[in-house]
Amino acid sequence: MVDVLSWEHSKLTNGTSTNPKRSLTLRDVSEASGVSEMTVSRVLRNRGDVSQGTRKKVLEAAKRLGYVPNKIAGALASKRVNLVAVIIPSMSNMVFPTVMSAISEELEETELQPVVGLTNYTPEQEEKVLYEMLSWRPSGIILAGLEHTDAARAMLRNSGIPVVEIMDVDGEPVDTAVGISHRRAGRIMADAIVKAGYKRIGFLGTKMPLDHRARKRFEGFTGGLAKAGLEVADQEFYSGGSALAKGRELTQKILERTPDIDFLYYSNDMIGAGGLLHLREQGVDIPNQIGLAGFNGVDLLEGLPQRLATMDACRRDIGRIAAKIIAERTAGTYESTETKIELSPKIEFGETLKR
Amino acid sequence: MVDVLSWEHSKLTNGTSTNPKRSLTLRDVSEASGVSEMTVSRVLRNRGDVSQGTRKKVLEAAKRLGYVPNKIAGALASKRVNLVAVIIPSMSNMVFPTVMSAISEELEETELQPVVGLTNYTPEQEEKVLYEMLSWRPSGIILAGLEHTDAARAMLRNSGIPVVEIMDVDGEPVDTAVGISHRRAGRIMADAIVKAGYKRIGFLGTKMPLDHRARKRFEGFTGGLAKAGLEVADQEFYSGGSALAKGRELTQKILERTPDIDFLYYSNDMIGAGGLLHLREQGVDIPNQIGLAGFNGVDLLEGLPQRLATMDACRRDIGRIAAKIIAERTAGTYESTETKIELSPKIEFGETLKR
DNA sequence: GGATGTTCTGTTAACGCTAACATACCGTAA
DNA sequence: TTACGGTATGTTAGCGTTAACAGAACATCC
Repeated sequence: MVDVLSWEHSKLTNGTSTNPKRSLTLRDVSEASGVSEMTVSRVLRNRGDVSQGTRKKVLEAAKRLGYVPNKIAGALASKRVNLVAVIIPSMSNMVFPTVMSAISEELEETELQPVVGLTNYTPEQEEKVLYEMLSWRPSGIILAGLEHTDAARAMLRNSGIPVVEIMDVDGEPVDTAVGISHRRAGRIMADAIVKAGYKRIGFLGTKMPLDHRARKRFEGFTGGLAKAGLEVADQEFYSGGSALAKGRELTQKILERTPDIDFLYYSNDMIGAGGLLHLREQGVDIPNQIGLAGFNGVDLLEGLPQRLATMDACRRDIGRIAAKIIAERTAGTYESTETKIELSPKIEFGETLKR
Repeated sequence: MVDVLSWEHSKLTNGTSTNPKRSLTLRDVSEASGVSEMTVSRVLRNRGDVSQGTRKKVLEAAKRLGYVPNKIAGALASKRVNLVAVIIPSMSNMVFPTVMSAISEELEETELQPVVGLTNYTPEQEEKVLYEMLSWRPSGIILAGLEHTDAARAMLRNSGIPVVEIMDVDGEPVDTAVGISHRRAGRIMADAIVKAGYKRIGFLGTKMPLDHRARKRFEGFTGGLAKAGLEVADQEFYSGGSALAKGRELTQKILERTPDIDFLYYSNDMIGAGGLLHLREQGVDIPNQIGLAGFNGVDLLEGLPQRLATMDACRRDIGRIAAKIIAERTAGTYESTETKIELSPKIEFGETLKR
């Protein structure tokens, strides 16, 4: 029984009774099992030769005491840290959690463990988080985007560990980049829209000067239209709130202002889905009267009344490959000298973009 | 210029030229600035008195060299680790990323930093991840749910650090719990449905024997119905895939089998939204012919054609409060002796549940 | 003038573990 | 018998930092 009030000061005993304050060390296990600390360490890490008998004794003692190794000390002594820093802008739309999941899964088969840091899309925060993470001396770094402050780039270069920049390949990576070309993605979508015969094209996106990937997509998009002698007829931006609701709102607004629009390109699937729902309620004939397309390939789209045209950003592949590169370089089994791995986002026409 | 091929072996110089292999230590900065390591340490941590002149010299040298402190060594020496372990089942629906965001934000004002581990809803994986995390000697632990293996509970108790179990309060916390009562949530929803006059009630959920919160909601729900002499008319379960699409599928299936159903309770908003879209397409009059309700209060619902009835799970509040408890207990400013903090999920009738 | 701070800097000894080397013990070969 | 190789254990010396204490230099007060 534990006296609840004194919880802060008195730990529970763990099998045998132990000193309340101090946490267990190798020494405790070594004393309990009658062998040296080194032997205990060897047993617990499965390293070197230890006889069956000793191994059993040690494991038993460790378990009985409830010993948990101290990786801080271990890492300091061995100069090996099985952590991979993952630095991403946010968790608030599914894109980064998806990438994270893929990284987690890929690393699961290794000793490595991901640790996340969030930047909120600001370079300053990114620099700060990076510094923080590097101070834990991780085995590798995965971070979103190719745009960083000079200081951040310097830190990355000096870190001496594998660095993988993900999501984007339009630029110069510090070390290795894995992603898609957002410029190309924008261009491909523009081409498809032009080819389908749409002429009055609107763009709806987020008000994020620092979302470089969205910006590059937009640049590629306008570039693609320009090749066909077209330009964006109108545009609207939003920030914050429920993306689905914002999609409705923006769509209504842009069509009120520019009623002859015949295509809407959304910077993400969520607002695209909002627009889709809104237009269908208005009785608009999609894709004949107005065509629609989003970006990302979120699996939410599968359940929509009409499948929104989109472009898969290869998020899972990106996560998987990035993690794999870190894992292999850490293990010393990495072969390639490629510094840019460009995946090809494939356009999905769905049912909202004429072919 | 860097020779790309020899990248692995030759690090960039950092301002002055440095030894390629070894990473910088306090000693390097101390030598570069002509003071002792201790003084450098003091400057870099803003601790103790250091004269203006020395401070400037040191900061300059540190910056010039590109020194990044080694927290591994720092943590070992000071026995303080500014990490908070957060252990959650998954990142693949928005609920846990949301909680994570809230935790991150709350901790941003402190020295503490969250580190995530994923359990995939299995107790074994949870135990493993917990062990892994504890070996970094974090300042606190936040983990989802009250159900853990015996070993995990023992580790938590023995850890000697603040432990906050989140999301659920139906059970006995190891230390402190912050969440809602899912049993109560299920009951409240049942009451509202009964009160609205629905009689033939179906349940649609996930096939997850280990999602204890979903199970408790279901128990509370059937209990609530029982009080009114009702029971669940039919049920369907799914696993994997796009929740929105699954919601459609399940809804269709259950109605084919049990056509006289007049209410559908979904275990989450996503499948609820799928059901909603499906039924509207079928021309079903919601909420008169069939009523609907989900669970979670995701902000996606705002953009739906009809606002789905739901119950807010207080995810952001839970994250915020949990983080705050850890932060205050770490700082020693925590007062309360409460071991269960129960938040009240509020029912939102939306437009799919008669009042 | 000596005692008593105050402000600044340095020295020493951990922190808990692991790499590297040293040693002990066994069996087997020459 | 000595030598040798393998297996099983122990010993020593860090890893890079910080806590705790110890000075040094200078001003302040009676």
